[in-house]
Amino acid sequence: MVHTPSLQHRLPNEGAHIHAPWRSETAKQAIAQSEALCRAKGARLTPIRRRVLEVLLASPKPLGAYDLVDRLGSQGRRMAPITVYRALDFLIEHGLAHRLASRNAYLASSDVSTGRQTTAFLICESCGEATEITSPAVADTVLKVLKEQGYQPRARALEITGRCAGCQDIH
Amino acid sequence: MVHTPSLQHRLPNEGAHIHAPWRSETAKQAIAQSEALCRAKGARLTPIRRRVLEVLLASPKPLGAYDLVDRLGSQGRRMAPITVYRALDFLIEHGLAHRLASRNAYLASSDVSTGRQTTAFLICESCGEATEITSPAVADTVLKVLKEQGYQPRARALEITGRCAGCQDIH
DNA sequence: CCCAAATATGTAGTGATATAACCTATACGA
DNA sequence: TCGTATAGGTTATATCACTACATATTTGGG
Ligand SMILES: [Zn+2]
Ligand SMILES: [Zn+2]
Ligand SMILES: [Zn+2]
Ligand SMILES: [Zn+2]
Repeated sequence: MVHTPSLQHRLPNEGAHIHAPWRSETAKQAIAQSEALCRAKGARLTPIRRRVLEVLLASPKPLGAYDLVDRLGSQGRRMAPITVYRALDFLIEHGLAHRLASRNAYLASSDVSTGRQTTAFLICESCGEATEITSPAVADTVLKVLKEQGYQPRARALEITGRCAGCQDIH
Repeated sequence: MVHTPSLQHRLPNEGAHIHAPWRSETAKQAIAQSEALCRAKGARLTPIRRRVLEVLLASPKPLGAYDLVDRLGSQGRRMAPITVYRALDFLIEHGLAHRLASRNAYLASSDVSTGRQTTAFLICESCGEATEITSPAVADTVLKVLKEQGYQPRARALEITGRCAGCQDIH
């Protein structure tokens, strides 16, 4: 059992190395879209919720709830975990963010407009980067399998693990 | 936020209702297979590990680590969580059990012989029952998507959520 | 505008899940 | 049998998520 990967969550940014650059314009656009969507639905994107979303959007990797707590404190004031969880609850409910169960981590939706359809996440088990994709092939296959087994499908996120291009050979 | 499903783990057997019966012969067979497989690999299926596997096999639903702790105590003696986690670690590493990240729960492999290939679990979000399937269609699709995105595939378990046949309409 | 209801946040404590660190016991091979 | 590797015991702790209740803010009706 020399190299058994641990069962539990690994913080996404311990010894982090990033392969993809990050653009802030994308984040601004996403915020604007999110605001529009919330207005349309009568949902309240309050300052706290908005800030949580901004921090998620500003991160190239999924963040743990307590990572968010750390990043959201202002002038020595630490935000209570429950506050972050409540904001995440809201964001997830409205399709603005997702939870990665396999990592106990959260990330912003890459495309708000798709709403709560079946999406998939490719998660690099080396660097923790997550790519959200909406693949009809995956959705169809999953739907077929569910139907075959008599399961009624519920729109959910699929987590697929692999090793991203940047992490190949190198590690 | 009236009916937001909680983010955290729900014990798999709280208010449990079971739709499928359970047969103990299958469990005995699985134990025999597991023993054979461990002998062949030089892995040691010790009494503790074997008991954990037996308890998993005896459960129609995935069990939390602390459920296992509760079920494994004998004559007032409570097994330490770490002991259970170590046993689970072993079982998972050798393909005898799986972890369902979306539920923080563990279950025995339905077919030991398939080893650590890409399998999928259909998880009922109502009753918690999990069905392990090995669908070439799913495996192929996942592989293709990974390749498209430059990901190197790593054999892992896919967790697909839905509502099982028994739970339809009823709830 | 004022008030009542609904919604959102603050605060404190706790529950639930998983592991670290260190030590002892047992199994295995030479 | 002896040395090493592996497994398990014990204690404490890290990590993740939520309950319960009080307070503040928003919102819509009168
Ligand atoms: Zn990577
Ligand atoms: Zn890398
Ligand atoms: Zn069900
Ligand atoms: Zn049911």
